[in-house]
Amino acid sequence: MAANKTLNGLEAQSAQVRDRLLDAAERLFCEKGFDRTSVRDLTAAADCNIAAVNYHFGGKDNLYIQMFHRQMHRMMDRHREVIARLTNTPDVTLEDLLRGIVSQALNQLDNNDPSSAVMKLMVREVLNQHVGKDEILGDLMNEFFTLISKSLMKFYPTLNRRDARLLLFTLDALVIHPLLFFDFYLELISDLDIDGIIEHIVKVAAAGIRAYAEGDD
Amino acid sequence: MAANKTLNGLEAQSAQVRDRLLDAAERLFCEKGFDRTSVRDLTAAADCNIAAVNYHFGGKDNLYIQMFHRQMHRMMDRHREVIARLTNTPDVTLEDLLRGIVSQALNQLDNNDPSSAVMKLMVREVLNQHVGKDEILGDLMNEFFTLISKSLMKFYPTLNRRDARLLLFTLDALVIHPLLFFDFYLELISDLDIDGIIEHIVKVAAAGIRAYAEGDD
DNA sequence: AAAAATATAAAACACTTGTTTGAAATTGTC
DNA sequence: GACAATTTCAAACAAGTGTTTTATATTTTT
Repeated sequence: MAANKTLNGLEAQSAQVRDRLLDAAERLFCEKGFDRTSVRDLTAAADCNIAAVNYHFGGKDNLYIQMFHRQMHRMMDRHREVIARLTNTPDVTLEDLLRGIVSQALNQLDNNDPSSAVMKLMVREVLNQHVGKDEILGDLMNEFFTLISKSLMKFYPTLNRRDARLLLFTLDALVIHPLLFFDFYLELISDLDIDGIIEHIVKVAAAGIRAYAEGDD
Repeated sequence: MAANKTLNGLEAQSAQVRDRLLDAAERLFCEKGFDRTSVRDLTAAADCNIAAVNYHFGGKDNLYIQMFHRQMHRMMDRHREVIARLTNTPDVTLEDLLRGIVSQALNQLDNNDPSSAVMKLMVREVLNQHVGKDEILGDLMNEFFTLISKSLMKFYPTLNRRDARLLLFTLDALVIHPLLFFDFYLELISDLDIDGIIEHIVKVAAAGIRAYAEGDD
């Protein structure tokens, strides 16, 4: 912790163990889930003593939560940047905006990429409810939603709040679904690549949004 | 298990215990997940001995799978009926077809309804991969997909296979999302009812489908 | 009614779990 | 270099797990 202070040897050593445990946590929890990953598995993978999880994190649960927090902040930083860039670009189309958001969420949709695996696990965990969703998502989810909501309102100011929120959920659905079920996609559409999915989502989402925006006024 | 033969007293008694265990499984597994539900919890809820799970089902895993199979067949029967009815109705619109499918999947979207809870658990389980997805879904999933695919092709015969399948995944995404995250919907849109979601999905899905069908020819 | 088959019961089994303990080792400070 | 603080370590702990066992009860068949 000791935010931004120069670490001495002991603190650096501790930080290394913590990072190794967080990395092991990402790998093992994603692979086998929380309950089927033992503290012994984790400490063996991180090459440290069994007691290290409790010493450094205060328990298995907390290591789990910390792992999500680290990932959540990584993801939000990327998304904030993308949206800020796009909303400040002149003459950007609805498709451009959607493509930016969607591709940012899906371009690491590679099973080898831990980032996408952790995102998938995060969804699983919200569903499993072993950990309270607020404990995982915090306020970042709301921030994310209002961020996109505002940039959407710029295009169609006549859109009412209710419809805008429904469309946000729809966009979320379109993005999360391939994130979760990419294997099924590949099974049915063997020559499918990620860009193909992204363009499809952009197309459908844009059509859906316009169905509201142009049907109302 | 003695298919359609008249059961004697012993067999009927066994069937009762099995049903009680399956009911308890639906309730407890949905509530706490597989790993956090013990055989002792199950047998206590079903009011039978601990050994009953192993005696009647051969283990906890198999009880879990049997529970899914029961639910899967219930669901497929309903869906087959709805689709058959709609495809045989003359002058049915695309919206009518979509509404039928979507509302059939979502109309029991009530947390008290065990049917919707089991469906939700089924998705969770496919993600968690404790049990192989084929073990849960079997061939019913493919049957379901081709069923809808064909009825969709009737409307837009120019639609190529690839696009049709992408649109099927999209429809799946739009339906599953509220099934999984209904609580989030209510949190953001407090006056939301199920029919409102259904109509929204129909609107977006229809727009997405037409974006393909009418853009191609 | 006797024998065979089936179902229930309580206890024991073998094993894994997360966490704690107390000592040993390492590192920082004076 | 001595004392204090921090980290690592192996062992032990207490609780919970799914399953098996063995005996008892119940029902069906002969």
